[in-house]
Amino acid sequence: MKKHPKTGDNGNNSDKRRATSYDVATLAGVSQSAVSRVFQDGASASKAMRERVMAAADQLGYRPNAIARGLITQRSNMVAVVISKLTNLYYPEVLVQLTQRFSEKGVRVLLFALERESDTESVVEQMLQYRVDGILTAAMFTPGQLETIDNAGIPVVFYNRSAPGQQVSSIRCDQEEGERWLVDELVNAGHRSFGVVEGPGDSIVSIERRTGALNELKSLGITDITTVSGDFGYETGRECFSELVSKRGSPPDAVIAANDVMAIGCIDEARESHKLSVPGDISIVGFDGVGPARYSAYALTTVRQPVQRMTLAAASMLLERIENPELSPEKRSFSGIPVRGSSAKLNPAE
Amino acid sequence: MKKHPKTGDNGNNSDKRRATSYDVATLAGVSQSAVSRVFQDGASASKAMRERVMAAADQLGYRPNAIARGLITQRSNMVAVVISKLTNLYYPEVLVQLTQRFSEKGVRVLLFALERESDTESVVEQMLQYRVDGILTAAMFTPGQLETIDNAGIPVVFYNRSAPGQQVSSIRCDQEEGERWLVDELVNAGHRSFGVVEGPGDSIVSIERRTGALNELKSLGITDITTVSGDFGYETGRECFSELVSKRGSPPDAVIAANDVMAIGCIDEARESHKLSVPGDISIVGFDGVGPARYSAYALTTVRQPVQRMTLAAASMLLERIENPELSPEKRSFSGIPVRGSSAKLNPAE
DNA sequence: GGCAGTATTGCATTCGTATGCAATTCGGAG
DNA sequence: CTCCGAATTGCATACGAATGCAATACTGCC
Repeated sequence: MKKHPKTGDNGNNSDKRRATSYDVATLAGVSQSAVSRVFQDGASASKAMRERVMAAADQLGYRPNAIARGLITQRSNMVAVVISKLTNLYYPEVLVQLTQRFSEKGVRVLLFALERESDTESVVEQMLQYRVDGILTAAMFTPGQLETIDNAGIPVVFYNRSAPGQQVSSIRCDQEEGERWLVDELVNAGHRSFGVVEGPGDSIVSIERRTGALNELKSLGITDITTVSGDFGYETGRECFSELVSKRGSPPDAVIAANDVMAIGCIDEARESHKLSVPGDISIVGFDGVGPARYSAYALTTVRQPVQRMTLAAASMLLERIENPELSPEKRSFSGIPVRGSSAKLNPAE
Repeated sequence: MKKHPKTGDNGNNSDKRRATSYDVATLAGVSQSAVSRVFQDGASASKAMRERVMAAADQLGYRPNAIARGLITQRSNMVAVVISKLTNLYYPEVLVQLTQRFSEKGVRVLLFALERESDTESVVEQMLQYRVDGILTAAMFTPGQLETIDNAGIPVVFYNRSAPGQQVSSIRCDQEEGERWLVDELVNAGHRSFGVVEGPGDSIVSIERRTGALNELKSLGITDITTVSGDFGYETGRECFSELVSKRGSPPDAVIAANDVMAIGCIDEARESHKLSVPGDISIVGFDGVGPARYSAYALTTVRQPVQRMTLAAASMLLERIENPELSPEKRSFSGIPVRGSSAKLNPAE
């Protein structure tokens, strides 16, 4: 009894049902296993076989079904990439680069975009159902979610964040170090009163940057510090600056914004609404090194994240762990690249 | 003879092998079909059954395998989204929004990122192998590729582009109309000599914008036009402006850039390298309405794409065609939203 | 030509879920 | 209590490819 008596009128290559390896096998007069082997890397197949099969495959427009392959091999060759919405101008580059890196390795990217960084409920469920081989996330997971993922044996790499109290792999830019540099430069240039514009409360990146800045300021004996908070966006950057001024009664010597976009907002607000010159009357610095930071109207003093190296490392780290699940967690921290723009009065050189 | 004698020590829920519907069935003392039915929407299952199965499923940490489901139902519940690298500041928003829209409908996004818009070779292969249910693309496909996709019965929706001479569905912003508005405003304000900064040659969007602008200029009897081309990036925006000036010997009355980012580059170059006032000495306009266009240092006059509505429409259009593959192609064109900024001298009102 | 050893090939089974069909149970009406 | 139709459940098979094992075809060497 034939198990697969499906092919209707073969020879014609554009038909509703997609050709399967059985169809190809039948047309080529070989077994299905042979077809399967021809379409694999390390499989043994003679040159003659290869040619016969390929000819038949072309004729039928056959291509292996990755879904079926994933089922039998227990490998989907897909990784989940999780991003959150707020991380506006910065992540696009990251995402495109990541996707290309994975692509080169024959791995597809299943994208999940969160409205807020804390919306991870259903995402975890989806990732597990699709049996992704690994997870690269720019959002936090709860300990419970992490345990679930870990039980499923799926490696996870955190991007610019980590899991509190958990042993996990991560790639990050050293935010504290970057803030330290910024603060040092500003203080060395004689600034004594500071405004700190932080980002959203559920963003670790924002928290690290704020903490880094405040700690360094404190350790340098600076006490005149005013803090306000925004959402990483341009508009709130502007609002934050005005809030800062009204809270203090006057502008501080310098403003440390949690990211470049808010720093730009601060600059615009300072210039437009408060008639201040930047950096003549006030110094303003950011963080990230996004595109607009270079625009000459701002020429932001900032710390640039080494995106290229970070994405490359993140992809490698995840792929490694997919190949070898026993690898213990690893944290790689990259130093940011100091960028002296003209948005802050700094010491001439060091 | 038992077909699936796999479960080792059940009762314990954290074990290497993922629980399957058989495991759940065994533990709950029901058939595998029952488990399958409980985890579906329109399936018939009694309340008692539902509860037993769910209890067992929780205990084992079971979740349906989307890969296996995809194999049997011939539906991967995944769509491919294709973007290209160059489309820098603009697409990130699009991408996040799209992903969220699809998510709401229970559809996952498989992301493909192209280095250049013409790198579509392997992408098509990948998409077909993964049996995506639909394709949303912000890159062009060749006629051959389109035919292949069509033969596979996969619906395609083009985003801001179309396939030459092919009947396909698309969502676009009416670039010509937008350029017409920009040109009209500029000419009405008395500008007579123009610089046109176009984008990369393999980008349809760029071509449409250039053509739109040139046609309108011509129809208004303007002949003093100089054209240069960049790559949609800030740096080339700056270079283009200087090239424009040196080509003409003097700055034109107005510059029409193919996108906001290049317009910003032009403004910076005009101000910094040529000591020109914008819009005092020269008017510069862009296209897209990206974030930085709003920054008050630029306050770009531009045409904003209605991203929200476009992504919503694109997602719906694709999902519709997945449900009903017989639907004939449809093209939806959205008008851009004119934004009068301060980067151009325009008529006071109309 | 004969033989050992290796490279190819085919057979049969497997991955985890969905579903048509038949068997069974359930509910209510008479 | 009995009987009928509807709802629920189980059985068996299918989806499309990969792979261990056994059978077969080659290869080179004596």
